[in-house]
Amino acid sequence: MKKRKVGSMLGLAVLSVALERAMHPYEMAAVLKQRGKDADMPIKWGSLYTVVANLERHGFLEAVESVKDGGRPERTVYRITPAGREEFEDWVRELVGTVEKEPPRFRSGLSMIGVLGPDQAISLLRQRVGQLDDHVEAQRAALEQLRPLMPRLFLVEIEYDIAMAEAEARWAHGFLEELTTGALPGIDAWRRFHETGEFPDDLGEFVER
Amino acid sequence: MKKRKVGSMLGLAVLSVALERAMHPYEMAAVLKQRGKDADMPIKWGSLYTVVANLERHGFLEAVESVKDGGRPERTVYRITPAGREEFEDWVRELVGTVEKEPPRFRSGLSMIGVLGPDQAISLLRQRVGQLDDHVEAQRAALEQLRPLMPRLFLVEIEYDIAMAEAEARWAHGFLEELTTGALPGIDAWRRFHETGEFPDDLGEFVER
DNA sequence: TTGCGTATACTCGTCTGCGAGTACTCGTGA
DNA sequence: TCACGAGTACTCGCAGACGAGTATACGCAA
Repeated sequence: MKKRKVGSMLGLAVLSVALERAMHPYEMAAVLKQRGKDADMPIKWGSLYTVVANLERHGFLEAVESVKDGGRPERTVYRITPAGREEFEDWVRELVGTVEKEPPRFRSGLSMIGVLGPDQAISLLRQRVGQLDDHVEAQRAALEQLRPLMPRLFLVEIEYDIAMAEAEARWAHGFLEELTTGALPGIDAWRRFHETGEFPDDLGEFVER
Repeated sequence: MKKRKVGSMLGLAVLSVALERAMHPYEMAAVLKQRGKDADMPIKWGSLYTVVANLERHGFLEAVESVKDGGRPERTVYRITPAGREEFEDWVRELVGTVEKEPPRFRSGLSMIGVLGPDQAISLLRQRVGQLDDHVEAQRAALEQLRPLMPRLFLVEIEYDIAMAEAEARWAHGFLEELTTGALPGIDAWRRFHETGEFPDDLGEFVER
């Protein structure tokens, strides 16, 4: 798997709007924002121009010459090239067809949840479940509102989002259950460890792999 | 939400091993690798030293003076500071307690799946489901193998991982079902659009927000 | 003993991402 | 009419991430 010449998700977003028609960078950002893409990904102005420049450098975009319209600082309009189109499609193919290697940050957090005491873990997990529920509710509302306005195909990502958030909430809820009922074995040792800092030391076995 | 002074996940990993005992950077990498953390996150040697230096700069690590042992290039051993310990715990609290804003890359791919034809979409999704199934199987095997060796608490992240991969596979499978049976409305228009490049244009309505 | 592959332990330079700043312009209300 | 705030369209420079390179030492085989 060779790595992409551009790399940042903003690059993908730029290609996706450039696909429709030629634009200047600021306009791309405006379109993206107006489509609500900035909800997930607040536009980073610094990156925008770097990314566009890089896309041009690699032949994915080309300048259609800059227009000096009114007194505005001169805008350079970019158009997507055939190579850019190919890159875009290939990128989408990769995103859809292969599962990413780096784990979600929450997973990393979980793997270190031991350092917090069980009580703190419980309250944080509750907090997370609350956020997930809110998110699901909001997305569901958005979905209902958008459904009559555009084809299903353009809404699958929201459906996916909802499904995943629900799954995570369910899992977290189950784990929470184990913690609050004390069903998780070793929870006393955990609490003791966290309060005293003493390691139960029946854990010399740090077998690897 | 103020941003972390260090930011990269490698920083978190470094703090987590420094918590156990003082080490020099290369040793940290070795420990991480030996614990299998590098499966998710192949050690980037360039980043390691930058990150350690930054952690030191912000007072999260301190050098315990460098040792010239044998003829080896002199190794600087670092120890975690109280501030570093606090930063680490706070970081874990954040990771566990708040859901991340930036969506998984697959979600971005889904939102642009329209550019691929339905047939390509189907085969890519199948491929993804295959990968997910393999992943689940592998993780499940690892889990069984690890279970007798260490407490449940240190394995929850694997359980989470499995649950999420299963959920995603289930969702993708459902979507695939709709695609292959033609149950998804507008699939003909989609295919036509992809083959001819003609936009069905009963879609002038690009209402926003 | 000499050669060579592998492990150790970094260093360096590049490239990218991004926040913060800049400068100009237009519309609106006082 | 003119001040002001919001929108437009970038520029600049830093700092973080990373790959690739470097240099030494050790084990082991021939």
